[in-house]
Amino acid sequence: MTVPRAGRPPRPFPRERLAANSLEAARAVLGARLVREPDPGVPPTDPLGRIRVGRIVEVEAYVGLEDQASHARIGPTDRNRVMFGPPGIAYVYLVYGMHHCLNVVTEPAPRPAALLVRAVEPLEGLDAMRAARATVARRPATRVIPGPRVAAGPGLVAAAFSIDRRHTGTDLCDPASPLRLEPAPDDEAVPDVVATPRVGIGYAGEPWVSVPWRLLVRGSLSLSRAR
DNA sequence: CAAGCGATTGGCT
DNA sequence: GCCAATCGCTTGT
Repeated sequence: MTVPRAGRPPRPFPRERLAANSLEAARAVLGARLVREPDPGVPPTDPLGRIRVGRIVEVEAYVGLEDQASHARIGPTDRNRVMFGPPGIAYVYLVYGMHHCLNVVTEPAPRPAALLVRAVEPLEGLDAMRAARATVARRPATRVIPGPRVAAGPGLVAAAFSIDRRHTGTDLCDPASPLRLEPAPDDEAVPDVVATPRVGIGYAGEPWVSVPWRLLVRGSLSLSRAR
């Protein structure tokens, strides 16, 4: 039996906010919490036995069959199929043979759309995030990772939260899921959002390379590195 | 079955 | 700023 965190029992993230237009969904997800429960059997003495919680500060929207930057542009395949399904489901893929990327499916099925979670600000379980990054690092860490930078990029989010393709299909709106979203506390200020073009999609051509579908929280210290 | 390539990262020049 | 690392997915033979 899992003991709820003191003062903060799980609250479900409302699926209807994700069923909306993906750019509205992106604004709803910015500021929300990404929560990762420990894997079963990991002792509480292990850093990875602690819950990990972060605040989402950067996302990108990939919207519709017509979006030439989206994995869905070629139609449904074994890899991208969940993008065509209901909102609130995780889509995790491997890029460059080594980095996993977490997406939140948006818009009603069968319209394919998702938000790539590009950066998260650590709130709880920073030691677990550092330990998780160390387990997937190619080389031994040469420096201590500054707290705010532990999940400051899409591949780093997946590494810090121990996310891989097996999480594809996880319902992120279910408070019982080991990987899930939770709303920001009601008394937290709505973030100041900045919109820019998406990163790393030069192959897509216009207008897709230029549409301002990368949304970020202004001033966060945990944003992905400029490219 | 073979080959080209990517919604990235970090170390080195 | 440049570039290697590394492998699953997609497409073409």
